[in-house]
This record gives sequence, C-alpha cells and structure tokens, in this order.
Amino acid sequence: MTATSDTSGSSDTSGSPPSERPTSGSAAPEPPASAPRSEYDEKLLGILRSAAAIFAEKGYHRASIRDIAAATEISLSGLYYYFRSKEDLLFLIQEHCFGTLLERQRSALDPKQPAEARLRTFMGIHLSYFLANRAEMKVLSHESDVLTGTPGRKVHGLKRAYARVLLEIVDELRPEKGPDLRTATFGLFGMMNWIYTWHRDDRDAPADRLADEMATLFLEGIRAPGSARPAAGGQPPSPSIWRDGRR
Amino acid sequence: MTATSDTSGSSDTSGSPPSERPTSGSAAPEPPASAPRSEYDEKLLGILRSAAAIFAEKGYHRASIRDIAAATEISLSGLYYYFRSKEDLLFLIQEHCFGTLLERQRSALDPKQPAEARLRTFMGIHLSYFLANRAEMKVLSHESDVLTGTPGRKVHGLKRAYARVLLEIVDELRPEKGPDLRTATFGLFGMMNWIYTWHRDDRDAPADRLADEMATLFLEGIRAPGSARPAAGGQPPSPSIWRDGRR
DNA sequence: TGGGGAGGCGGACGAGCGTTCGAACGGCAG
DNA sequence: CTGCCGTTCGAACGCTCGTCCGCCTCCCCA
Repeated sequence: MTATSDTSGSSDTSGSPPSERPTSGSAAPEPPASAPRSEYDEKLLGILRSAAAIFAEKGYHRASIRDIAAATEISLSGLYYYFRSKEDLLFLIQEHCFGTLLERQRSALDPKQPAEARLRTFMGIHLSYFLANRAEMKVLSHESDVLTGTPGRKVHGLKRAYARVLLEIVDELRPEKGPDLRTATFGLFGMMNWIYTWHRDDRDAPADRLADEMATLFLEGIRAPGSARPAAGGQPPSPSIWRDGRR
Repeated sequence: MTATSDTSGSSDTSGSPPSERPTSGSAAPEPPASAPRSEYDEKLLGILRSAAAIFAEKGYHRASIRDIAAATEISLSGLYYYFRSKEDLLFLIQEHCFGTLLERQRSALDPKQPAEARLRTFMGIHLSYFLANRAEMKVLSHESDVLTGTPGRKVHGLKRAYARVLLEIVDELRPEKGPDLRTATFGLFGMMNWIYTWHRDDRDAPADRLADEMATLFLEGIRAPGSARPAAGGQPPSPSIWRDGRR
C-alpha cells in the first residue's frame, strides 16, 4: 500500500487567493473531530455542502455555478474565491467525502477483531455515512468519471484504497471454494451503494438495522457449504434485441 | 397489478414526420424476436444504440446532439426527423430497454416453477442483458430522474413493474423472521446493478457465472436460521463531519 | 489617520448548446 | 414529364454556460 498520507501535495501547484489551499488536510491528526477551524474553512465547507446537494439533485453537468451561487447566497464571481473551477469544486467534494470515510474506517477497524466483526463495523460506518450524507454519496457514485488528470487520479486512488479495505475483510471470510472475491466484494458494495436509489427515511429501516440485515445476509451467504446447487434450468443464450451483441 | 399493457398510448399526442411514431410497440405479439422491420425502424434503432453509447460515456447532459450526429453520421438537423427532442431520445432508449427486459422476464418465468428456480432465471436474464447492453443499462441507472411529465411517469411505471417481479419472488423465498423484504430485494438489485461500475470482461466472470454465484450467495443468505447474531460491537453514532446531520 | 489586503460583486466575454427553418435531393405515381 | 412525399442537410436563432476583469467595501495594523 503506497503511503497516500500526503496532506495536500501534488496538484496544488498554483496559489489561489489565500496563498495555497489552507488547512483542510485529510490526514491531519486533529483529535477532536469538531475543531472550530478558520472562517474561510467554515464557509468553504458550507459551499461544498450546498454544491453537493445541487450536484446530487440535478447532476454535475446540468447544475450551474449560478445555481450554487443562488443556494449559497454568494455572488457568481464571489464563489471563485473559494475554488478555481467547477471541476475543482467537484474534486473538493469527492476528496473530502472519500477522505473522511476512509479515515473513519481506518480508525474504527481493529485488526485484532475477527473478520466478521470487522465486516459489521465496516458496513455500519459505510451505511450510516451514506444515509447521513446522501447527496454527497450520490455525487460520489454518479460523477466518478468526470474528473481527469491529477485530481481524477487522486480520487480514484482513494476509492481503490477504500475498496481494498473491504476486499481484505471479505477475503478472510471467504471459504475455500466460495464465490469469486471480486464478485462477492463488489456485490456487497453494490448492495450498500444502491441504497440512494430506493431508501426512504419514512418507510425503510435506519442505517444500523440495514447494516445488520445486510451483513447477516452476506455472512450466511458467503459461508454456504458447497454451493446452493445452480439448479438445472438456466435460460438460453437469448440474443440481444439490440440487433447484435452490443459490445 | 394495474393492467399496464397499453401499447403506445397517452403521450404520443402530436404527429412527427411519419404520421405518428410507427411500429415499435412494446407489447406487440410478434413471435419471432427478429422481425425485419421497416428501414425507418432500423435506422432509429441504430440511432438509439449510438446515442446510448454516448450518453453512457459522457452522461446525458454533457452529451450533445452534435456528438450523436457525428457518431451516427447523420447531420444535426437530420436527426430531428427521428425524434422530437433530446428528452424524447432519452425516453425512447429507456422505454425500449425496460420494455425488452420486462418482456423477457415475463416470458421466461414459469409460475409453476419453485421460487428458487425463478430467482435464478430472473438473475440470469437480468445480468446477461446488463452485460450485453452495458451502455443502455448505465443510462437507465444514471439518468432515471431526468425525464419528467408523462414520459417520466411511463418509464417509472415500467421500472416499478419490473421491480415487483423480483419483489414477489423474494417474498416467497423469505422465511418468517428473515430480513425486511425491501431491504433484501433492493439489496439484491444493488448487487446486480452495481456491476457496470466494476465488471471488466477480461478479468471477471461472464454473466451466467456471476448470476450463479450471486444467486447462491443470496439464497444461502436469506435462508439464515435465526440470524447470524449481530455481534456486540457496532460503532458509536459518530457525528457527521459535515458539520450537522446533513438531512 | 491612512494604507493594504482579504473578501465580495456587477457585468461582460466567447463558446457551446438544443432547436428550427427553408431548401434540396431522389424515387415513385399520375 | 410533372408533382409529391419521405428524407436529408446547411445555416442560423436565442439562450445558458464557465470564467474573468476591474472595482468596491470593510477591517486590521502601523
């Protein structure tokens, strides 16, 4: 695992208004999670939150900076004091979310615990963060391939690091001739990440119960003795109606 | 279940170039799936396919009609002979895909078979269609809330009907005090639909094997005796770093 | 008291967007 | 041959977008 603990390095080559990008490092060792921070940071965080909500609602490309200006009550041009471009804004949101999530998992997971307990911890944190920050997570899922160049690579790296955490847990859990590791792990991710598609606070269970139910389902499933016997009748190859195979 | 078998009704109020929208009804009883169709239909289908690929790659809003014109080698204005607007184009893609998928499931599922076999059939069809028409499915997932008004409602209805098919199967499978029906079903959908995010033909299993592995995992999981004991240590409520609960 | 920088704003710019219009082309019916 | 109709196109319209420029207002510190 490459030491991805650089606080702000690489891409921040220029110097926007406040010399560089000020204190918002993702790996700073501040113990209490709610430090007062500077007024600049406060405001930036507020902008990120509003922007995430708008990106989630309308999609990144359809949302305009003017929309964000209206929501934050900052003028169009005034916003550019806080980020360099619309892409930069998206990057800040994605990096902040993934960074926070990764940090939380790492500090909560105890390697000495058995894999099952770690799986439940992981899922609990993942789902509660997901449901608490739904807009941000939708942006994370939907606009994952918008960013290019260095920022894109940075977010991609965070994502891969995050996935690796779960991959390792699942790998411990997986019996000899169980399902394929990637299939099981990303299947589990799908189960969790699909949530923003259907979950409604007023009729579905809260995060911790969802995590429990999904964890149980997954744990029982992955421990299947041999396999639940694929059952004879699959279905014929059935040609695509899209005229050809569409690859 | 409301009789949602109307062939094309409601929204097609106007009359675009060829009188109305010609033969492409989703419930027409043509037995061989590969009818030659008219030249107009051929060309429209080709446009839909190209457009879906572009929408999948760049996202609906970022993709321009000019992009589609370039891909199809039809002039910008010439395209408007085949659809009324960009939204209409998206609608045609979504309706076609959901309609095809739903139709296939309905004709493949035999109510006399046990629930487990039906689950495997459903998953096999779903996953193979997904992987064969990846671009279209990405569009279906990503741009599901772009359409408004009548077209939006129509696609939404297809989606709900499709979900209901799986909901009913899972409901049969689910034991007394098993997981919540919606959680289990949409968890399963998530497992399958997340695929376009990670699956790569050159390293991951093909659709039918994926379907088998996921089905086994799910079947063993949902049949868990009591439950796999939620294990003492969850995690504390842990306040969102997004300053407040972000609801 | 005065100078300077952080923070903010109105207004404009060029580019790209979806859509439309009127004209042209080719084959078939009269 | 003449006229029509399905099909295609070039060129433009009006609009919204991201971004930038210059100017203003405060407040802090010397």
